[in-house]
This record gives sequence, C-alpha cells and structure tokens, in this order.
Amino acid sequence: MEPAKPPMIGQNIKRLRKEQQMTLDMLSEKSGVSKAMLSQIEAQKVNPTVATVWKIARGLEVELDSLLHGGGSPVRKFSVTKSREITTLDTSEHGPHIRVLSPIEMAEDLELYLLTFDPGSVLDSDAHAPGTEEYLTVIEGSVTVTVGEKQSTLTPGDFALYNCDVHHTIAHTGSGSAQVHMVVRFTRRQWA
Amino acid sequence: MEPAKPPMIGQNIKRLRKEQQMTLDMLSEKSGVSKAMLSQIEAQKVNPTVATVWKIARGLEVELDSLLHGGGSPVRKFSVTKSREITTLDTSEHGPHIRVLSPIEMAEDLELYLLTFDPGSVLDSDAHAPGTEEYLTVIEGSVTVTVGEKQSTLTPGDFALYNCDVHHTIAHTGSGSAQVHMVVRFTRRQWA
DNA sequence: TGGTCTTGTTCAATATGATGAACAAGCCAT
DNA sequence: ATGGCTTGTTCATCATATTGAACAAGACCA
Repeated sequence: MEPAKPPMIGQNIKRLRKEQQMTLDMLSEKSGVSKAMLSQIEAQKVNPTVATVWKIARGLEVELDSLLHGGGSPVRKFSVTKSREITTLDTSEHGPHIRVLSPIEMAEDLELYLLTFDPGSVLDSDAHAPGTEEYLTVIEGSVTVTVGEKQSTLTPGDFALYNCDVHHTIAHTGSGSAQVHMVVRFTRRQWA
Repeated sequence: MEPAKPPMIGQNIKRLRKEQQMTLDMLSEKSGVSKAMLSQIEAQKVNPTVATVWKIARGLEVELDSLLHGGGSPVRKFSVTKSREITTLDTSEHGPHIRVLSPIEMAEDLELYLLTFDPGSVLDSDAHAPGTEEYLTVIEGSVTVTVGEKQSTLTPGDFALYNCDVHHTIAHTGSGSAQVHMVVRFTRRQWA
C-alpha cells in the first residue's frame, strides 16, 4: 500500500540537484536551508523535518512527492496487448461492452477502457473515490454524459473531463453503435 | 506547481484518526510514535520529522501523501471540449495531425492526444523525461511502434504501453488513414 | 609554487523534535 | 460524592535536527 521502508530522501535530493546543475550553495540560497543541512541530508546522516524537506522541494521546483517516494523502479516497459487478448466485460443488462485496456504493469492509479455502446445502452456508475476524474474521448457515434446536475451530449472527436465522485452515467444516443475511449484517474487525496 | 504553503499535517492526521475511531493511545501503539508527540503534532505545536510522519502514515494505513498534501481543493470539474474547438497541431512535414484533447483544467502530469495518420506519415519523438510513459490505443488503421530496439505493429483495438524516455516513433503502415489515441503520463519519479 | 576561487564536508553551539511520566478533564458506574 | 477508567494535555529530559563558521579537496590561473 505504501512504501515498505521510510523514503531515502537524500539520494533523491542529490540527484535532482545534480540534474539541475545546482551547487549546495545555490540550493541553500534558493531554498533557505543551510548548506550544512543539505550536505548532511544528502548523506543520509540526519532525519530532516517535513518543513525542511518542503523548503528543499520548493528550491528544486519539484513536488514534495518527488523527494519522498524514493526513486521508483527503473524497469523499462514495452507491452503490447492485441485486441483479441483484451478482456471484455459485459457487465449489466443494458450496459456497454467494456474493454479493459490497462494491463497489470500499468500505474495503479490510472485505468483505460474502450467502451462500445449498442443502441440504447447506458453505463451507470456509482460515485468513485473523492478526487477521481474521468476523461472521455468520443470515437464514434454520440453519447450523453450526466454527472450530478450537469449534462452534455458528445459527438465524435469531442472530449469531456469531469470529477466522478458522484453518481454519473454515459448514455448512448442516436442510432448505430457508439465507441468511447475512457481514462479513469484515481487521485490519492482524501476528501476536503 | 506545488502547494503554496507548507502542509498542515496536524489537521489531516487528526481527521483521519477520528475517521478510524482511534484514540491517541491506539495510534501511538500502532505507529510507534509517542502519544505526547501525536498530541503536539495534531495541535500544530511542533514540526515533525519525515520519519515520524511516515510512521504515523503507516499507523493510519494511508499513503504519506494523504497527510502531506493538505485536504485538497474540493472543486468539481465538468468540462466539455467540442471537436471543432480542439487545437490541432500539424507539426512536421510527414507527421500526423495531432489533436490535443487535454485542456488546461487537467492534471498537469497527464496529456491526451488523438493522432490521425495520413498514409506514410510518422511521428518521431525524442526522449521525454525519465519515467514518462505512453499508452496507445489503436482506433483505426495500423501503425508500427518502435521504442529503442523493441518494435510492434498494432491493428485496431490493440493497446500498447511503453516508457518513452528514449527515442521512439509511431509509423503509419498500410493504406488508408490511421487513428490512434495516445495518453502521455509524466511520472514525477526519476530513474534509480 | 602560491593565490583564489569553487564545491562539499565537519565542527561546536543552539534550537527543537521526541519521549515517558505525571497531570487534568470527562464519563460511567455504584 | 468516591473510585476507577478513559482521553488528551503539559512537564522535564534526552535525542537530534539545524545552523554559521571553520575546514579540506580540487580546479584554474598567473
């Protein structure tokens, strides 16, 4: 769920600093953290305060996460899933055919789907976790998206973005079939 | 880019602890952080160490980010971009038509494109930042993806995932035109 | 060889995070 | 009330994060 060991901030800081060709003095002045502290943090000799790490993150102009979630896996992926190997869900009675594009190797907070709507079919989704967003690209046919009280009808080439932490539906409208590319992004942040 | 003020961890911890109906003693035992420390952190009276906050995160069984990125903004988005409003790039001579789907309101580490390839056109991309990944969904026609020494030819419905921190190309193969949905994900994590 | 930068590391001093124990406030019995 | 029992806050103490200054190692030049 979370990293198994406390993050090794030092190496991350050092790497990012080097990438930006900064010296300890430069970063010290830009971040407001003493040069001595930076040296010790990079050498993993101390256990810095969150305020200090935050200042350093600002100095490096990166997100706090970049320093905390240690240097990720360097594995270089190249994965192809042929159309016939893609698992297809035919969930509900009047629902669309859902092809789950995102394989296991993908980032766990992103999911890709290809939805195929038969005439009259509707995808009815309950609220997801707070902060979750969906991105729709209409490939073929037309659909009507309803989220909360907002609603819009999309035709091929249209794009929609919305928070899906409320009940929302995607309904096929018109004749023929419709195809929609959907990206679901799970944000880790909790509610407000 | 990053939060404008240092995160207020105390309130987040208190909220999450209450949500789980835990007492200071419980969380203290579960996390290994003294009850006194927890009390002071929640009262914003001290500036905890990252190691301490990390222990607390484990005790609460949440990601470190949940405690740091203060309770995010509760803005609920609903944005639709019609096909004709989408900006189209016709970059290079033999390149595809690139429609930039992702609008401004989107997360800054994700970009969506819809690529239309005329016969013989090729998208030639230099290496992106380390850790960046691309997700391709072939809508129509067939394309050949080359990243490093790996290569694969995709037909409609196929899906490809790869790290694009090296030179990579997407080439149209066959006759007629091809259409590809592309997601670019910028991972903040750097290499190892 | 000696200066004079620059970069990064240690040093002593201070500020402050972290701890266990004592403390106060509330609640529920009898 | 009185006594336990719980929850959260302060207290003295220790541990250590943080700092400015001094220091050492290297590069470059005259």
